[in-house]
Amino acid sequence: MRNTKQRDCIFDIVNSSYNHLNAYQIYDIAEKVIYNISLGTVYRNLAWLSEHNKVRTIVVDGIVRYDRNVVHDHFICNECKNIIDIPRNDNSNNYIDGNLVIDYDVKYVGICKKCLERKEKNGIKRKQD
Amino acid sequence: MRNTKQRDCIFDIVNSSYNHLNAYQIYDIAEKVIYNISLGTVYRNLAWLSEHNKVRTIVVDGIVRYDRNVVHDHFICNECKNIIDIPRNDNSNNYIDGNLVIDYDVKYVGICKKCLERKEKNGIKRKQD
DNA sequence: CTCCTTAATAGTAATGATTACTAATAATAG
DNA sequence: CTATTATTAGTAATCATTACTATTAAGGAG
Repeated sequence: MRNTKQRDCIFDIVNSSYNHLNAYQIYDIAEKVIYNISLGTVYRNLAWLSEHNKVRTIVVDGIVRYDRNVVHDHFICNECKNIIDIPRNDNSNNYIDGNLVIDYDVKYVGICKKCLERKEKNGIKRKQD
Repeated sequence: MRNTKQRDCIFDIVNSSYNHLNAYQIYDIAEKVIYNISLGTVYRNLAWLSEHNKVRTIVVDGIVRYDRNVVHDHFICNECKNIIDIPRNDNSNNYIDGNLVIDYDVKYVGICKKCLERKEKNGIKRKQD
């Protein structure tokens, strides 16, 4: 394994962002730093960083998003589609049904605080079936 | 909304399978019943069934898999890549950090029972970094 | 039952995220 | 400094999914 400025740059972008960026968004930012960086390089390094537990991933609507490597869960709002970080209470590795749990991730789905407040203000409206 | 034999067929396949089938696998089975069913029809109906909470989805390695609509979580084995159903303890809807939780899903990752036993038998070997 | 409206379908083309390929570049060991 | 080869840039290919369109058929009205 060799150190490259490309990998450092990609890691720094993921590690310093709180916005759950997807590969292309990371590429867009990396381009500002390394003008001719390749999209393939971004994908390759994101895969490497993910495999080596340097970054975490979350999949929303079939698109992989990358996240700094701090254990936490996610709340996805059905209304505004925002992803909100949820701190994790316990992080004990354990067995479940005899299977060794190395890691787990929780994805909550619902309506976020802001959207709840907005609905409150406007009077709650429900979509018709 | 109209009832079609295609939608019924697709629903039956998902609802009677324990194998977390992806869209193409469902298409393969559906073809045996309705010889000229279209892949697009399978996708369209899976989306509809999912939106209307008739089936559940789980994403593994970027591919959507479909599951009968019984609340449970999933364990994904890093070794054999099998998906194992994990019954859920509590299913209380609630608020978390002020956000209304409508549903959540837990994806455990680790080494499954069978693979643990196999490793035990062969002597535990770890991949080198 | 028959006709009509139109939702849903089959078949195919297009899209978009991701991966594969290849010649050129650059990180590191000697 | 030089040689080796991992990594890259650029581009083409893949593959899951979605969009499009002419045709079919569900189901309500007469």
